[in-house]
Amino acid sequence: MPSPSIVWFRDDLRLADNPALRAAIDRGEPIIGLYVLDEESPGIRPLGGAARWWLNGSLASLAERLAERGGALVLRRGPADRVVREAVTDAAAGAVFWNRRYGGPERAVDAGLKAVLRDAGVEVASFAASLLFEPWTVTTGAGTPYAVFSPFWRACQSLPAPRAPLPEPREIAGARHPIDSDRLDDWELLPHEPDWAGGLRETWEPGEPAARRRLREFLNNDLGHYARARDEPAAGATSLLSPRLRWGEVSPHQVWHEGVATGRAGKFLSELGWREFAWHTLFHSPDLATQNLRREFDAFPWPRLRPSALEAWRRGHTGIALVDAGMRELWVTGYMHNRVRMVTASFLIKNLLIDWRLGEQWFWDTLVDADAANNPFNWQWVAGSGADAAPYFRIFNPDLQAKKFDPDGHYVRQWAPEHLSDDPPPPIVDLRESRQAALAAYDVVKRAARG
DNA sequence: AATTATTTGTC
DNA sequence: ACAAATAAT
Repeated sequence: MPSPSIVWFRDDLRLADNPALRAAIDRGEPIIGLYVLDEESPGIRPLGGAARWWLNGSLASLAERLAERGGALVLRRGPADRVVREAVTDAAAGAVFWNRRYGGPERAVDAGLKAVLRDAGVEVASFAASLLFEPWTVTTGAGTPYAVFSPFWRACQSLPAPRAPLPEPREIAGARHPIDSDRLDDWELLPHEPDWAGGLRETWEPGEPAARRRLREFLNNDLGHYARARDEPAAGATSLLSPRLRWGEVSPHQVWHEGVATGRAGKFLSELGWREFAWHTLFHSPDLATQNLRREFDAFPWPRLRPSALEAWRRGHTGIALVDAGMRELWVTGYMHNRVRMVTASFLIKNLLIDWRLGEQWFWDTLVDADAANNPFNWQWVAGSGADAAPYFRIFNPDLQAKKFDPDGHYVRQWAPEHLSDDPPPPIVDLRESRQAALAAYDVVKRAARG
């Protein structure tokens, strides 16, 4: 009797460089791919709307690719500890393989399952696949997590190089007797009434093949301009790999090794280092999305929330050109250029004095690339409450940023053209006065930390 | 991964 | 008068 292997796919929706899938193939028994939509396990953050849209496309692609090679993807919904055990029983599986997750609630689920399944005599193995370096292997001399990026990344680069990517399997022997699967459509991951995903469909093609094409294209054609033009939102000079890395359609190992092979990807690879830093920080501080990493920021005197100001920011009607352009790019495409993310976040926190957590939640719901580490990490970086954060007095002037990085107004014209008309909308806040108010608020933190 | 105010330099 | 360097936040 065969005892099938279950490959539990999570944030690794790919066939190439997938150590869990490789282990299942090497085991030699029939393989069942499993994806669990878990909106119930305690502490696991439900996906945002844009993320659900991406997941739908990426799962459809993965299912098709597995089927082409003789395998299958089973979809099930519910708390993972129960659902995975049920799948093991239904399939009479002898082994379960997965690639590791690094968020607190996810690790708790995985550790519990590993223990229960092993007790039941099921072989279980987990693998490193979503980060270049395991978080517990990168610490300061004192054994504490790094709090500053440069020494963190230096330390990473002094470790043994990340392993080479695994090749894509040609054949995947599926189980003879398939087990029940939900239908992807029944999960209703796609928006309807209203269908707001038109801009996402025009902008993105989820799935591993498109992800690999984009990586090749970026490294072959765009790397030469990257260092110079990466900060210009209209230049199209960035990799656009963030959602692909978020969903694991490409692995950081593939990006790393193909990047190193070009011999000129240092600046770009350091961005991969920031991704790594964010995840390591989440590993050590699982409540990154809710708690100030620097607890002295708990003293920050957020004024009473003005809901109309928050809503104006969300919808891109602040009367500040670059902010409005960015917020609308986000709303339409599920993405925003990195520099503009910093500007819009700084504006929310430092000009509107709205708690970074509210901005983080909006990005969580609207970005196709938001993950549990990078989104809160970078919001805290801008707020000044995070790891290696911008000093509190580093307040962006969004108009000056537009002059510097969108001097010809191409980006503003694409997303918020009324700002270039004869009758541009008025700003909802005075940049100069609100800057002074923010400095005063940060001064409270400084005093509280001292006194 | 900054901005603004002030001082110094150059014509 | 204006640019460039520097200091302060």
